[in-house]
Amino acid sequence: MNRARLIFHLDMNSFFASVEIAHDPLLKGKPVAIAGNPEERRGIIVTSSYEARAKGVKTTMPLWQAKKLCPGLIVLKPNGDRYRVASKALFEILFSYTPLVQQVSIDEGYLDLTSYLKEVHPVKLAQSIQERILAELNLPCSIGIAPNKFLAKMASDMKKPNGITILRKRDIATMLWPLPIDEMHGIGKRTVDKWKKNDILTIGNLALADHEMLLKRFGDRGIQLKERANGQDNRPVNPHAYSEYKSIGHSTTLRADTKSLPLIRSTLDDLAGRVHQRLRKKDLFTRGIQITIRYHDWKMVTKSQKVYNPLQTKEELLSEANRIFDKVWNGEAIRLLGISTYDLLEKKYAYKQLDLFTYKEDIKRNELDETMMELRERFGDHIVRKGWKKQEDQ
DNA sequence: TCTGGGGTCCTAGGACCC
DNA sequence: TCTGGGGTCCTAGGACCC
Repeated sequence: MNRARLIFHLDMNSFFASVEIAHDPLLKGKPVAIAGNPEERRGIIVTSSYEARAKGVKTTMPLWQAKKLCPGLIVLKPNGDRYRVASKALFEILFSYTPLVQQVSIDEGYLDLTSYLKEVHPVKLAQSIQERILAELNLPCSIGIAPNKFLAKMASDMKKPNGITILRKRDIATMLWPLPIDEMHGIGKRTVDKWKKNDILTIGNLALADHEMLLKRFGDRGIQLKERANGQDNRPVNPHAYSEYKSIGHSTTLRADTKSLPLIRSTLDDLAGRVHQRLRKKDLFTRGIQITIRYHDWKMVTKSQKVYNPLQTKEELLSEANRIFDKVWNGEAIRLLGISTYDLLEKKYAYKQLDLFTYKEDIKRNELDETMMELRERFGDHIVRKGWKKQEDQ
């Protein structure tokens, strides 16, 4: 039997812009946008203040377009460190209410406050959290209050900035169902048309849609979204989810499309360095690596590969990256390069594996790597895997 | 003057194993 | 001879979110 829960979703309002305004009060009330350097082809709007939004400035809009819409726009470069500091302070405040805080991004999180249910009115609690964040950090936020994560998320979106919205099960038909289908969390612009073609124009249409039709046209995901639209969502608030990385990577758009191998190599070198630094900081090794190439025409290809010896040094990372890159590049001009790692392993476990490996084989790891690489080239992955299993069994 | 960078999750097909 | 079906692992691509 499921007990009623009290879930908050807290969303900072135009977070980066708000942090900048908190740092420089002269910006208050002005159209402010955070954007990269257009010379480096990073000139898109990351976020903007409500004054800028009122003029039509939107996230991901090219900077030149934003300036045209809003000639007085004050444009600031992103200051990652500053945002991380503010984020840390924010979550410290949230954790002072409950250990059940799940961070989902730098400026957004869920709280399970079920234990407060009998003691204090949820809206009063939300007000006190909101006021504290404003008083201590000078930052605005919106809070959604609901019996589960999905409804809380939808609720926090309903009033911005500085909103508090309560969305109970009995409010679903009046508050949630009239919303257009594209406002449904989980439905993006790539599939909106497909939903509309199936006569699902609102969240209410989805909630009442035919089960068989959904399953046939949208698969399990369609069924899951229907359940959500009916206010059903039993996902727990997981405080550990955010720190458990499934992948760590970096990518960069080049200043200009390029076919220059030296430039490509040095970019990969740089990316491998940055990825390695983050892995090292978290004491992680990796057993999977992926290369991303976006070509001049925006076409994107990825190639990934598992390695049987966890990678630990930058050099190992880089040589794998180069090897995979050489296999996948078609020679056309490249716009973006990325290196990502996955299947991450905590150092202490990685050492165990390595010990086993070197002990059994008594060869230097590099030599082994080369042997494995050669075998893989000649016979494919499965042969190498077989060989590796055999050695383990002995 | 088009269109960043950090992620998660899902699907589908092939290889392989039992 | 002729060829099932369930399950896992791996890879590529794509949708989605902030």
